Amino acid sequence: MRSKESGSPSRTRRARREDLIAAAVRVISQDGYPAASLERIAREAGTSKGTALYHFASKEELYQAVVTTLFEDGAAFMAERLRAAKTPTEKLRTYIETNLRFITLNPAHVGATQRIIENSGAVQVVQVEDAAAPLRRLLESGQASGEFAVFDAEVTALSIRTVIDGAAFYFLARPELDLDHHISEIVALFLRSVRPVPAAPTADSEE
Amino acid sequence: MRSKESGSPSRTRRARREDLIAAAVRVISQDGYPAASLERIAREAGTSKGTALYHFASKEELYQAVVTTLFEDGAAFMAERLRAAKTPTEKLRTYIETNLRFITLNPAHVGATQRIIENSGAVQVVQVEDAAAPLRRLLESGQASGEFAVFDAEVTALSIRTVIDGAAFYFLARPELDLDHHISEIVALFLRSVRPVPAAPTADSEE
Amino acid sequence: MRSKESGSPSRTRRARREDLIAAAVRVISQDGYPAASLERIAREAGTSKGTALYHFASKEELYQAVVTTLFEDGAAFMAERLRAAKTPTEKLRTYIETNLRFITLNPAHVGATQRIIENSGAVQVVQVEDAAAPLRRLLESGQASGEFAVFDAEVTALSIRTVIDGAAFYFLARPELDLDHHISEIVALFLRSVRPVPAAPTADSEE
Amino acid sequence: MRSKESGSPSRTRRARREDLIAAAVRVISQDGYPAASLERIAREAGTSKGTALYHFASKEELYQAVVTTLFEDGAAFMAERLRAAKTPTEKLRTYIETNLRFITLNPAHVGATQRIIENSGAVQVVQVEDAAAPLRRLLESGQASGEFAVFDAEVTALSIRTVIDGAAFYFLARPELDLDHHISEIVALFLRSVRPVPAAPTADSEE
DNA sequence: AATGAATGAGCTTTCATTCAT
DNA sequence: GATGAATGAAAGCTCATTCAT
Repeated sequence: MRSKESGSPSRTRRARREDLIAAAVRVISQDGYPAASLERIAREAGTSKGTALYHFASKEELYQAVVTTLFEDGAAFMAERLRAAKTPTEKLRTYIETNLRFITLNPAHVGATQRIIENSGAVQVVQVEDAAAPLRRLLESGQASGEFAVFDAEVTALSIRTVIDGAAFYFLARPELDLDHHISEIVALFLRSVRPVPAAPTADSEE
Repeated sequence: MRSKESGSPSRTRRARREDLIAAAVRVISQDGYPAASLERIAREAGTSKGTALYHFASKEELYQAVVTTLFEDGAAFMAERLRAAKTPTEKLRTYIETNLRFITLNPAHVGATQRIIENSGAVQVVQVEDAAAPLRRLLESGQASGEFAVFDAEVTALSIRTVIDGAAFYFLARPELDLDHHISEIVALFLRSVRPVPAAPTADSEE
Repeated sequence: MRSKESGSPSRTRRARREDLIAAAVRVISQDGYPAASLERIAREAGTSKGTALYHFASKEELYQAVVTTLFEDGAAFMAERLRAAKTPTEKLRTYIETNLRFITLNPAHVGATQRIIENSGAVQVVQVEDAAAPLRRLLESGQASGEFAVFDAEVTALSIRTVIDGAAFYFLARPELDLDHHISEIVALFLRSVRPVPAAPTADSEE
Repeated sequence: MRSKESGSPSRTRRARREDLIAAAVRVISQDGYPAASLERIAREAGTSKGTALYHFASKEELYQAVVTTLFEDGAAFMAERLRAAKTPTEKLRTYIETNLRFITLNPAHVGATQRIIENSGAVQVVQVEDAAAPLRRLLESGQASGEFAVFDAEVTALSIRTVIDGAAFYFLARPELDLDHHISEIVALFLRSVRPVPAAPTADSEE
């Protein structure tokens, strides 16, 4: 399919780097983080250890590229979709749905990135605290408008992010899952949980 | 002879093993999984690499013991507390609360165990699928009795477990958190989410 | 000849370290500094790379030990001999003679140490400046007492040290040299050069 | 086309080679011999590794050129100056002075050449033995004419060369030195040392 | 029961060199 | 004439494991 031979020396710099990033993702995903040696990754990319280190100054830098690439892809994917939503409820639905959708499209890349962040002290990442902050503000704006119930927006934001981030694991480990169904159920779960308390409908009673 | 000294050779078999397990947890928690060499763990336990391998046939076996110990401690902690709860709602509240409570008491051990399971291909563990199964049945029984709304019990069970398992990370990384508050908020979040839909609040009554 | 087998595991820590230091000296001396890989040195010592790194935390540390060992041996060798000399002239003769004598006894060790100091940025050494300082003071005391001529003691000290340090090279490269003769000639050369100018003795003639 | 730009491809063959030689000298002098990779040298010369190997068939050949260039420059520098001296004493003074003068003018080049000769087995050089031979003959001619004392001309020649060759080190390492003074002191030192013995200054005679 | 010593496999990284363009 | 890309050899180092004592 490729226009030239697989390991052709005419591959552009960009293409080789992408090959290596994809290979790193594949190896981490299939063989596990500890088995992901540079040798193994390079072979998976159809090249040699020396070439890998020609394109990335170190293994760390390759891993950094794996992480950065995912974050950039994710940001681009999210950006356009989030603009459409107007109300807090719609925004929350879109936020959860889009995040999970992106994960279903790149489960291995997401999983590999999580392993890299956990294990590699040197790789720079947006902190989880920061990752949850926009979501917390979204929840707070919904509470301010009365669309959402009263709850600790910080804890809820962290919980939602945890479920989103944890999803990659299931999506990879259990290929039999109906992902669309899974996504809509998680969305529904959290929408129910932020609903205002059904409050005393009429005048008098209430349990 | 030197029964009082810290690194005494007369420590019982049991005590040495526990020292090593605790040391492994500490090293993984503080220095990260990749830095947890047998040498480093043994030194942390006040003994030598040779001694560590005298008590555990391999590093794998030590890690297996870290995992098994946590699971046994967790099961014991949970068992007595879960018996008290009667209704599905009470059971769910207790399940979440007790799990999180246990994690607040052993965040490093929980975190280390997660790293081990993620990275060590050989360590045997109860699968996450299985871990969520009792919870799924609890949710289904609540749906059957009408206490819970209609939702996919499997997806909900997985989400709850994900939030519980993810909590160790926050409890370790953010010591400023008010853990009691955090726990009660997570409990409340999921109790809201399983509540039956408040049905059209038209004219008359409604429970 | 050795009481046990060559690579016997019962060798004491001290003995192994000395073997490795000696092997490093031999390899650097025979094959040159760039060829002195840890692998090569370890094989020369009759052991493995792993064992070498068990006894020395790094190659740098092994080299540091090569240097330190030589300095300690040299200091011990010098100390006792230097005490006997009383006058500046005797002290200077003894200084040069003893230094060169030590070098004839350890030419490979001296040469290896020079290569290490030149090439390894990290190895700590007494600076050459410092090495020449005692010699400079010796010369100055001789000038003060009138035994030595007037000259720049610093430059002379540096020159003497340079000749001494450079001698290891000849002693190694040219085994045909008569070392005793060589030493006494160098001593004579510098004794002549510090002699007071024969100055117009009496009234009449001269220059 | 881009004949003015620094890294211009239209630089003449000769100029590029000189750039690379100068860059090699600079890198060895500043970063040390072990750090002098072809990559590092090429970058210092404002070009690429590939280009460096286009101009020199191998790294060895580049180093050979560093050495040869220095020897040629040195020989040219020396030749004209040495012709003026007539007597052995004048010749010796000029020899030492001119050699040291040349070193003060090219300390980095001299130092780099010494490192290369020491470390590179393959680089061809005039042997030190040979380097000292003309000097030995000079001393012998002075002895024959009675201008110099009786001493081993070989040992003295080696000592003088050692001091000369060692000077590059000081000139590089201690920029605060007064080089003119240093040179004249070394000249004086050796002139004193070759002086005929002032013979017992008893009563009567004297030379 | 404990441990120091030894080892080999495997890791990341550096580097001189080759080659197509 | 110049260079980016590729590569394999070799380096220093880490580490789990074996073993004699």
